[in-house]
Amino acid sequence: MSTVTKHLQSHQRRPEARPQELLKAALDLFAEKGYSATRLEDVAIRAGVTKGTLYIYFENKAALFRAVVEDGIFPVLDKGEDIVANFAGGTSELLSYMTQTWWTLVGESKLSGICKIMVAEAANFPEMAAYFHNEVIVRGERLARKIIETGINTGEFRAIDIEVAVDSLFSPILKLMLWRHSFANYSQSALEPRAYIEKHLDIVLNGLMAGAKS
Amino acid sequence: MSTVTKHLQSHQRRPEARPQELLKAALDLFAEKGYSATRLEDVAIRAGVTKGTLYIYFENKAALFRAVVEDGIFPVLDKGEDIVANFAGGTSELLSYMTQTWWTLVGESKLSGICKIMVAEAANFPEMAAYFHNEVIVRGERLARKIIETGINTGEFRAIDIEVAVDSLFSPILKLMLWRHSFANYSQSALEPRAYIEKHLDIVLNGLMAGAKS
Amino acid sequence: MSTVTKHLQSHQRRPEARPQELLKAALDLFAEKGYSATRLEDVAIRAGVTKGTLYIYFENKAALFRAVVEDGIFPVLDKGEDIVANFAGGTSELLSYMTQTWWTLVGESKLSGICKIMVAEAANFPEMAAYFHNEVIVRGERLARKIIETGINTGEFRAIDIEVAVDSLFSPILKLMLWRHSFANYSQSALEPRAYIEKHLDIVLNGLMAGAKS
Amino acid sequence: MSTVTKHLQSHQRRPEARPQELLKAALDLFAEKGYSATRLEDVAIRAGVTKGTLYIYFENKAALFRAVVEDGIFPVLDKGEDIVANFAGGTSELLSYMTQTWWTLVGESKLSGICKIMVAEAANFPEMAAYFHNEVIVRGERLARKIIETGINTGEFRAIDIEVAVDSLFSPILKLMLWRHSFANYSQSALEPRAYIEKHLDIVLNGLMAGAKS
DNA sequence: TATGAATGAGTTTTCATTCAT
DNA sequence: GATGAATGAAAACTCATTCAT
Repeated sequence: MSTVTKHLQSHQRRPEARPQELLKAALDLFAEKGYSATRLEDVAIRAGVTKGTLYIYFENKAALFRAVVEDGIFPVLDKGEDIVANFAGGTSELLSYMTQTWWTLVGESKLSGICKIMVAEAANFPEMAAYFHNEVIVRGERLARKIIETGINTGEFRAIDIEVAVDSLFSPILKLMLWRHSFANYSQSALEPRAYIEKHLDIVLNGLMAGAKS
Repeated sequence: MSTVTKHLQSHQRRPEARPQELLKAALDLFAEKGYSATRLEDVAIRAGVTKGTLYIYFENKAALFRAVVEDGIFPVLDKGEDIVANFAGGTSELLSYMTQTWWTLVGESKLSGICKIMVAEAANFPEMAAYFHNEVIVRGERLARKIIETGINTGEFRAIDIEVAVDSLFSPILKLMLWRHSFANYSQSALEPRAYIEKHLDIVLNGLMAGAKS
Repeated sequence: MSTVTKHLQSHQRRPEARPQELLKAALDLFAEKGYSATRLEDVAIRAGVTKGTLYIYFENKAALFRAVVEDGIFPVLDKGEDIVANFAGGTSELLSYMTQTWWTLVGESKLSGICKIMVAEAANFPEMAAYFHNEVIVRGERLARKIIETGINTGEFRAIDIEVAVDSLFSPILKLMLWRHSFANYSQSALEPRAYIEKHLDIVLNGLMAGAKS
Repeated sequence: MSTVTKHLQSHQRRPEARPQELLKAALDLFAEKGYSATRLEDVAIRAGVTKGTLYIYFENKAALFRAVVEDGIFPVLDKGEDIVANFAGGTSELLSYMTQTWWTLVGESKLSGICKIMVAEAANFPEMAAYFHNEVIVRGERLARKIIETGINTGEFRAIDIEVAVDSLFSPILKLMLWRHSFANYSQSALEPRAYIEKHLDIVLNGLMAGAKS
């Protein structure tokens, strides 16, 4: 960039958008490199500002990290609750809908990156890990449990262990999410995620069905 | 000091023992804190030596990291190959045996920590990620595929997508491993791992069985 | 906007008032925290403006500092000269009047803070230190010397060393001033300053008196 | 310094002396420039090491500052107590001895610098200020009070206010100490400190004497 | 005039790495 | 082989200063 262009761009005002740009840049880098390996200067550069600007909006690196996680979590939580509350239909359909929606809202979105961050940094940020666990994981599990319980009560499913069933259903999607931010470049699946999920459900739902030999 | 005098000294350690202590200490910390957040001084302290000693055995931090991963991987890989080669029995039994063995050899062992490290640091160590992916993940998947293919060929299983079936079966165990090093303190399961795996297999194997309504 | 329209606006401030508010805020903070530890942002906030505004009135931080010192010094110097010029009465009375007035004008006022600043920052601002020394300290000492000389000439005082006598007389008041801005919270005197000064003079003037055994 | 010499000097071991060298360098700079304006790099350079070395011995800048003050205070406090405990003689002689000793132990020593630091930085380091006040100032005053009380009890002195008398006696020496680190270059006295103190005592002790007209 | 967003040079702090002993 | 004192480059963080509005 020439000195001239640079001069014309400095001291520009774009107040409202700034924090979001910074959070986006930070999320990208935290998800890719992890917390420690992410340099604030790189975050700033990616957001098109300088280091100092970061400190206008966030007290320090940890605060930026916290903001990234919270900013990513809340919208998803809100949407998530909405969906489950307003659903009508059979249990299998609901689970299919749930998993696909999860992929859309979480897997494909910011939250997959945040999920990887949290797995990687849980031990370094215990309070955040606890928060994330309680507000995201537990809440998500609660939703899934409820659906499966309904399925059992209606006789659609056998009397399986609900905790396990939740993981049987959702762990592969979790894996998909983590892989996106780790081994994605080395392992390309023949399937795109939505088809993968559909086929996975076909397997597990069959296993859950009543009449299956226990 | 001559080699002779030195030999006469008491309290001598076998030099080969040292790297193992260092590797163990390094694995613990890498798995807990991640690569960047792990300070070599802490590794040294945990191993009961000083920072300088680390550099006698490992060229630098990255080399230590590599050594930790390789040191953890190879024995497990070797055992894994052994098991599959020498197995006799039905497909379901084999899968049950495989998963339980995986938990014993990998989940409960060092390798669960290494697995978390690799997910967290894949982007920072591309060659290692590629290496880990090809040598561990792909090799493991190959084993699993073979078993499932056999099940399909013998008519024990339906004709499901093998790639997906592998993940349906193994992802919850992956989750268990990652959780041990992240959210373990916040989420205690009602089940201990081996029972969890058994119940999970009960669900998924049922889903894989021939005669299940597709 | 034309000058006319601007004039019609309400809530208008006299621009000359602004620097005084800024100087006051700056003095408070400089006296409390010292030069380096005082952030211009804090000065601005205390004055109810923003950082940018400071630069409308002062070229930079050092200029603000200089302005603070000069703004505090000159009025006091002027008054000081006045008093001495127009005084009539005995030497002891004059000294009593001088010290009490000093306390009122300097000790209780802004200038006590400036005095602490100058002691603290003299080495960092050599020209200002020299300036302060010559314009304030030396000028003050000159006044004091003159009074004491008079006392000696009239036979009221013994022939003591004038330089020392000045310090014997004024140092405790200097201490009082510095303490106000340093250890005041930890050391409360049983006496309020004016009584303290009176008692101090009682001691030292007695020591200066002719007829005292040398 | 040539690359060669530099190379020969690096990684040299001088363990025990190091912290004291650092403290000395730090005291010099803190006393001269104040806390904030002192750059750790300059401290390191003056001590002949690099920045990093400072952090081997002191956790951070504030810890170094604290260490400087404590390191300077304790020896003086110890000696001070000693002297007063073991003194025999008339009150005036004792005061003369005390003040001269104070100058030797404190005024000419590190503690004069520390005294200036504390006056300048009291507001920024409240706990240290409180500590310094209680351990140094109060303890010193207590000694002085005792001597003066004795003088009053023996009839050597008039019944003056003891608190004030302490300051009448010691403030000029305090001034001398502060001036050494602030205006010393601009104000050279005709007297060297010891003579100055002697003459000052001549004035004030006379004022304290019994028989002085109150 | 006044604002406040942004800068960037400067400081503190960290820590992998070196090397004389 | 082992130590630990020291380094120095790199990262976090601060804040005086600028400037478009």
